[in-house]
Amino acid sequence: MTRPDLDRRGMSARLSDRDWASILDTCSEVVEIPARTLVSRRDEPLDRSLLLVEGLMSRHVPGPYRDRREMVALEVPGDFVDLHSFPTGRLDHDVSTVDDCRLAVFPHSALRKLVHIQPETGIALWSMTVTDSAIHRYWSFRVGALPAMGRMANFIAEMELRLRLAGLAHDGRFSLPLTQSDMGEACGMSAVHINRVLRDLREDGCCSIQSGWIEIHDLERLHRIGHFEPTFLLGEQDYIVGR
Amino acid sequence: MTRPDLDRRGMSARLSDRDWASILDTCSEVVEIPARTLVSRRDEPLDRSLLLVEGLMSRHVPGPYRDRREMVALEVPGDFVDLHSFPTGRLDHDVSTVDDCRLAVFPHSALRKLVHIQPETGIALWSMTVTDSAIHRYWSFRVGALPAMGRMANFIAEMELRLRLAGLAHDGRFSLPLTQSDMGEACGMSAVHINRVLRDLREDGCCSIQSGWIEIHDLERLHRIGHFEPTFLLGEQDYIVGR
DNA sequence: CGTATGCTTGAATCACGTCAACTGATGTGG
DNA sequence: CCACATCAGTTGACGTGATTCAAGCATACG
Repeated sequence: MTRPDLDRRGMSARLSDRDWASILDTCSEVVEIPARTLVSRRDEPLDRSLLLVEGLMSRHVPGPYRDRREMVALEVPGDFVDLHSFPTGRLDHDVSTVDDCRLAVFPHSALRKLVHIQPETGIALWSMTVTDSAIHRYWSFRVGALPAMGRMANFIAEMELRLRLAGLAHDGRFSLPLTQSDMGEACGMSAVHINRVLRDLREDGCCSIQSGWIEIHDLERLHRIGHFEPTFLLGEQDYIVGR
Repeated sequence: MTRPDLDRRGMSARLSDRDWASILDTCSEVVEIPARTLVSRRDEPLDRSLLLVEGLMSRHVPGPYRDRREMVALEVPGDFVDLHSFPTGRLDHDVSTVDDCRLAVFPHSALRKLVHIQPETGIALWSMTVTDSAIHRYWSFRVGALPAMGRMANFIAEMELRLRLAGLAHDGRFSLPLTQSDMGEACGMSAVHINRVLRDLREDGCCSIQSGWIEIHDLERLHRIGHFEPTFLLGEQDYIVGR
């Protein structure tokens, strides 16, 4: 396959020109996957990793009861979805699409070759999985230390930041095709309570959601309620203020 | 410094002889740090990573209120404490000792040299940060999807497993010098409630804690209450059943 | 000794979850 | 084309699990 012509956005935008070009050379194909499809199952051996080009994906662990699962990550365009399966060849959780997705496929064998030839590019890839880890820590913090309203605000603030960095949020408006149950799984609370908190945030003049679109009216207040500090994701130098 | 003579236990036991030897060659010193000491502050540039040889360490993000912080990880001997700061040169959270610790220091410059010479060793190091990430996901799951008793049981089960793999738990007995407030920060609940749940677990004949020592009386039941599945940490093949 | 720190327990409160009913939108098959 | 099912959202009533406040103890320490 000739090198695909993919935008370098969001997380991948941190890669240097050289790293990005070399990585793209290892891409075997670009695939499209419909919404709500299970893409990888945990404990299955994996021999490729995916870069999300378009759409939204979730990572989750099956919960204690048949219906209850916990979302542990949400991926936006520019993210490597399961690059962490490269060093170990397996995954400890499931991966699904949320809406229709376009994905670039990178065989582990090709990545391994690349890492041997250009160890510096390997470190760049490594650092993407490290950022993924920082996001996990922030999810722990959110669910463990914040009350319902703060959790919701913090979650929305994170999505706004990441989608903005991926060029997909403008003036505090962005698409987020999650159901309230999805958000419940992500924030560790019931769908019903999500609904109420969303109403409170709307009545507070903070932000509003309708049919998968979020509009933020007061970003500063949203950050305050959610104790959101954008630097968890970025070096200070990258911190982009405001909208 | 000549290569220090350190045990390869727990997480580091997964490294091959060759990787382990090469990594040890990059060790600049071994230091001792007293209990309850802040070792690294978040957002500070870091030029070295640490391997925990002896003792217990915690990683936490300062919480919304002066007193409330959230613990995002707990490190046991054999763990690399902040290897994830190598690719990026910074940390998004604080690192502290819990009790007296012995730590091996690895300058990033030396690690970088090693990764260039032996990319395969780099991938081995990478995979240790990936396992760290898997633990984060499990913490998210615990706090987000389990009720108080399940959280506590799950947490204790994880500690038992990791300490056992590090050779520090025998017959379900091990030292865990955490206060109930510490456990509260780790499990996202109040210290008072930790106390009550601990009593319930004891009365259930599950496990008991006194003065920093945990004794598990019924591991299977503990796993059931905590919905604990040891495979989150390990490949199937490594799964060590029972005590 | 006295003071600090961690553990323990009770009582009051409240933030959430659960259950249930109703709505509107979308889709499907007879 | 309509009857019916399904699924997301919304809201109310109710119960409960967890927090908070408070007090009492034990132990370690200067």
